[in-house]
Order: sequence, then C-alpha cells, then structure tokens
Amino acid sequence: MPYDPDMATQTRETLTRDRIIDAAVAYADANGIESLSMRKLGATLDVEAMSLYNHVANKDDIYDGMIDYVFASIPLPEPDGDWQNEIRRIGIAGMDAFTVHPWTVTLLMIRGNFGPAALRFTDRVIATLNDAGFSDEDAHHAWQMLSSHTMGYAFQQATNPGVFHHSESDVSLQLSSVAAEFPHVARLAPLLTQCEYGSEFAFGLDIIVDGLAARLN
Amino acid sequence: MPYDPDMATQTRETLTRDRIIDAAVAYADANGIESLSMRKLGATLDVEAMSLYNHVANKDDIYDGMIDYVFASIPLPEPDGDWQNEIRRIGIAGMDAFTVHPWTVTLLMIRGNFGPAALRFTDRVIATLNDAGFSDEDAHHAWQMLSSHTMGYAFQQATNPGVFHHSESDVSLQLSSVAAEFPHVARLAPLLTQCEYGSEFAFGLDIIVDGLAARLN
DNA sequence: ACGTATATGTTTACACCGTAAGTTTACGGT
DNA sequence: ACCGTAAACTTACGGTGTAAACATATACGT
Repeated sequence: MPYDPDMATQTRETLTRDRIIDAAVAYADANGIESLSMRKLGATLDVEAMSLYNHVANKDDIYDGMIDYVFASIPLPEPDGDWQNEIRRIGIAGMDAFTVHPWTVTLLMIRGNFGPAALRFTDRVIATLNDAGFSDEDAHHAWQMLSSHTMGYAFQQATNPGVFHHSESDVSLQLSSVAAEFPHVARLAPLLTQCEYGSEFAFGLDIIVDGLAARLN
Repeated sequence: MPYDPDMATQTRETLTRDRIIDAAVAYADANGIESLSMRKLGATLDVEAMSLYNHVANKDDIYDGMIDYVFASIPLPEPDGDWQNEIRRIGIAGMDAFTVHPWTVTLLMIRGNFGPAALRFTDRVIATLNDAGFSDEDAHHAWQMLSSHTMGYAFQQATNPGVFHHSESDVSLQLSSVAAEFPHVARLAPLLTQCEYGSEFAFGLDIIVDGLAARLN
C-alpha cells in the first residue's frame, strides 16, 4: 500500500504520452469513446488516473492525440498525375480510417482537427487540387465538399447501427407504426439499416469528383 | 426553505415535457449543449433537478426531444413538380435549422435521429425521390448522399469557428509554423476560417443534385 | 560519495454530474 | 373530511475531471 518500489520503474516500463494515447485508442476501439475515463484508462496501464497527468495536459489533450493518431494512420497514395484518382483514393483511405475508429467523428465534433497529422493530410488534398488547376477558392469549395461527404458518411456509419435497436424488444412494434405513418421510410428501412457503406461512399465520391471536374473548365 | 406553498402550483405554471424541452433548447442555444445539466436546466425553470424526472424519462429523453424539436422546425416546401428544386429547398431548410441550433449534430451523434418529426422529414425526401423516378435502391443512395452532405456541413460549421482560436494567444505562432510546414493549408486558412457556409452548402448541393439527375436515366 | 533537483508515481480532496429512493405538499373526487 | 395521486423537494450514491500535496527513484553537480 505505501508504495512498492518493485512496481515502480524496474518491472513495468515508464509511462509515455504515446503509450497513453495508444492505450486510449485501444480502449475506445473496444469499449467506445463515451466510456473512456481517466481512471479506467489508468487501470489499463496499471497506473492511477493522476499519473497520466505527468505526460498529458488533460483529457482533451488525450482526445487531440487520438485524433492525430487516426490521421497519421491514413496512407497517402503516390502522386500519379490523375488528380481524380488521387482524390478518390485519399477519400477512401480516410473513410477506412474512420471506419476502423468510429469514435473519431465524435472526437472531431468536440475538439476540432488541426493536429500535425491532420494538417499534413489536409495539405496533401489541397495540393492535389491546386495541381489539378483549381483556384484557391475552388479548391476550398472542393475541400469543404469532400470533407463534408466523408465526415457525413462516417457520422452516419457511427450512428446508424443502433437506430432500430434502441430497445431491441419493440423493434417490430416500432416498425409497424412507422410503416403506417411513414410508408417510404418503412419500405427503405432494410436498405437504410443494413447497407454496405464502402460502396455507398464510393458512389457519392464519384458523383462529387465528376461534378468538381465538370466545373474545372 | 421547508416548502413554500405559494411557489407550488398556483403562481408558477406546472412543468411539462414540452416546457422542459423548450427550456433545454433555449439553454443549449445560449450556452452550448455540453454545458447543459439537469441541475442547471431545472434552475432555468425554477425547479430542482429531480422534478424534471416527473415529466421526462432521463437526460437522453431530453436529448431526443431536442432533436425532434429541430426536425419539427424545418419547413417543408409545397410540392411543385420539380424534384430538383424541392430537394434543394428541403436541403437548405434543413441546413438552416442545423445552423440555428448547432448542437443538433452533436446530439445526433450521441442519440440517432428517428423521432416522429425526423421520420416525417425523411419520408418526405424519399417520397420526392421516388416520385422523381428513382428506384428504391437509388433513392436510398441519394438519401445517404444528401444527408451526408448536410450533416457534414453542419458538422464543420459547428466545429470550425474555434479551430484557430483554441488558445487565442498563440494563433500567430501556430499560423507561422503552419505556413512553413503546410503551405497550402496556410494559404487557404482565411478561406477555411471565415467563409460563408450558406453559399458553400448550396454549391455542393447543386453538384450533388446534378449528379443524381444525370444518373436518373 | 554525497546532497539535491527532477521526474514520475500515489493519495487525498473537491466540485460537479446523472439519477435512485424516500419524503412532503397540494389538488380533485368521493 | 378524507384519501389517492400528482408533482414537487431532499438526500444520497457512485462516477467524472483534475488541483494539490506527498513519496520515491533516478540523474547530476560537487
């Protein structure tokens, strides 16, 4: 109880901001971001909550680190001269990262997204658009559109799985009342709940890239 | 202190789920959703926190009510036979509502969005798409795209204002280091931070509607 | 070799949160 | 007059982020 020296720096390796953020990512992947607390995160590292503050400013700092962890994990394709292809591949790579770590969108809502890896990612996209011939203003429009589409899809992906499973028992009851009053929603319900987000996202991405290309001239 | 009968049901009107949700909306509009607590919400109604539970299941129930409040506030246009116009007007009306109540996106992330008013809104959009000739599957794709774009824009609108104002003091320092390492982001920073979301959103909406129309044949 | 500063952990404490449980008051119907 | 019920209040519990004080173990200047 008083303090066990064997437990200190010999047997277990010392804490690090990176180790903390890795553990936070793993915890959020497994248990959801809303369940993450300093005490629980400390427990996964065999450490008290307050020890984390030696390496991290506060919980928001952990959030920022987690966001940048995700952006750093997005592979950027080699430039190949075809900007439409590049934009599509970057978009899909980003979407993949958001799919692996669904809590990212929630964090972005709370914290914004301008850590170094996020800036690097953004810079790459805007550079590609500029090289393609977009003016600064048009590149800005395109960026907003692409990120909206990506965030929106990730947003729905993170949200939708539970839509019709809130209570899990009155699903059929809820569905039948829906069917009576909102027939179109009811008819599309199977599609809305159990769809393949990968192809959906790519479908929309194609439309956007085509539309942007048409306005390039 | 013990209990003032004059304060009971005579002078002040009795609590109601609707009154609670109205107050919650007003509070979130004024102070932000993250600051809303049962105790503070009770205080704005001159009531203790626990009294709210006589009319509301729990805090999530209040969240659900707030979400549906926003969807109910979206005016739906009269059908005029031009589905592209209708979709654009519905999209802009939805975006307007999200702009007035920026916390809506945050709540949708936590709670999903299938209260009665949200279902009515969704049903209207899908009906319009069906009448325009879209198959169920294509209508579903179009719905996903439109809602992604709308949610994504609302998301960024709710997020962005604070991007470069996190510490407010080292903005210039942050910007200069950004300029060195991420020149494209730095060049577009003014556009990214102080843009007109209304026209941006409509710009993207046009591209999407055009792209959907092109695939209708 | 010996203080001493620094780094890194622990412990305690505080204000706040959502809400379960129990209590008090006032109103409407008998 | 009484009594059930609705709707308020009070208290209490376990959880949260984190400030402050404390303990120990390592690194370094002498």
